[in-house]
Amino acid sequence: MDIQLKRGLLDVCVLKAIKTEDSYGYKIIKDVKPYIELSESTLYTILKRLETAQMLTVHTAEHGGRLRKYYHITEKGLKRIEEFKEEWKEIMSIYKFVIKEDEGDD
Amino acid sequence: MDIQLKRGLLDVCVLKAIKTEDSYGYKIIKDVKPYIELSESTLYTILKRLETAQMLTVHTAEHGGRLRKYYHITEKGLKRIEEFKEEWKEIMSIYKFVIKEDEGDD
DNA sequence: ACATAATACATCGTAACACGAGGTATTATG
DNA sequence: CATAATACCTCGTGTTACGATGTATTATGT
Repeated sequence: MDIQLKRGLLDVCVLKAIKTEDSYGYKIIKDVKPYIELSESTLYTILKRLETAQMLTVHTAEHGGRLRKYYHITEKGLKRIEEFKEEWKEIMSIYKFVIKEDEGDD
Repeated sequence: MDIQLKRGLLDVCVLKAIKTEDSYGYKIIKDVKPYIELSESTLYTILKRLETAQMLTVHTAEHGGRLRKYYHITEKGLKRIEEFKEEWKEIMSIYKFVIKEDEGDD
């Protein structure tokens, strides 16, 4: 898929992936992969960005003798998803503009 | 609106603006403004990019004693719009993933 | 025991991109 | 003669996605 179209979608996809249950890097990639391609380097960039924006918090926990970094969504993160739903209305109106056929020709 | 979400939409918006009828910079901005905010510097960047990608051609014409650069969509440009329609299906599936409520909790 | 793959994390450099700030020139309005 | 509108263009900057690369552990196969 076009790289540009993915932008803006990636952040909310990651937030969605940790919304119901805390998750960690490797699992997030697996969860969103069926919907959107996402490399590790991109994910960690996004996670860092979302942490800075206080949309998620990080806590380290042991799992099978190995340390994992779990990501937990915050109120701000949940709010971002809600905002996205609002923005979607604008996106849809843009989409309709683009696909609109001008009457009578073509 | 979120800058990231706009990306990928801008190019097709500009293509749509010249699809039915050749247009020029100033008019394109006015035409797409109701749907998506677009500054002059951004538009000219996009027009140059689309020209390089052979999605449009440029021809200069006089209008009221002043020269205007008219942009004309090519086959490739039309094809890009069609591709966008296909990509939209993926975008929709991502959207559904993001807004999907997980059953029973929260 | 050793190689390979999978899991799990992280950083660096690069290219693409949107956009504000700034510039030029003409026509119209007051 | 000043201001606004029309019409074009360029440069620099910050954000971003991602390939390449590196480290370390656990599991699997032979």
